Amino acid sequence: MIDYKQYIPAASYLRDPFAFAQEELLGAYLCSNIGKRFCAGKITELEVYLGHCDKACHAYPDKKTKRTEVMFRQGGCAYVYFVYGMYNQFNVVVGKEGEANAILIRSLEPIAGIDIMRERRHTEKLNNLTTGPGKLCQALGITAKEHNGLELNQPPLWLAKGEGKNDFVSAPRVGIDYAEEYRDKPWRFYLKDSLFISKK
DNA sequence: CGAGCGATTCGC
DNA sequence: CGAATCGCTCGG
Repeated sequence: MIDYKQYIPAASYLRDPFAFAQEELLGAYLCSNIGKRFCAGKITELEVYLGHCDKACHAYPDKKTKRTEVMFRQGGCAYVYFVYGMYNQFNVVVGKEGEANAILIRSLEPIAGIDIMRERRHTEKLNNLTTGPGKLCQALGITAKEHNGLELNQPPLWLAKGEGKNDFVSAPRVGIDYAEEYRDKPWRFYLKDSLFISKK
């Protein structure tokens, strides 16, 4: 049985973003209890963004605006934003206060509350519920308006520890053609052999 | 089943 | 005015 109350400890969010993403966040559980309905998914795919140097990051070059403000907080809270007029994207803020780093969660394997996910997504197919950053927010009920800036160590939105380290693959990030020399950095990581990946 | 395209709102 | 996307349509 998975213990969804085994929160990822606060100190983990202050580790090197790549080590944290690869060793702890891949395979961890993203959980929501929104509208009195519990859902959880195993994190299978994510991307690292660094505010000080990375042209693909909203906060580059360490630019604090109303939108990017939560990325500058101490690691352990959610950065949720709205794109394309219709979709929300969920990120985990990492690093010390003042560092604007975020990890975009791109894909999950549905674990709990699967019928709720089906209802929210208006589809039956298991592999179309949470395989994409916009899809997983819809499936878990996450919105920028309600959940941006929340601490991830309590309901309604939290992260629970996975079972340990996993084999993963590195790849270029998706949808950031404008990011010049940072466009091709292999900062997307996904679980090797997982069927729940947004793009192979 | 893969490529192409339109949808639609907010931040800058 | 363009975006860290998605789902539908169309052609092969």
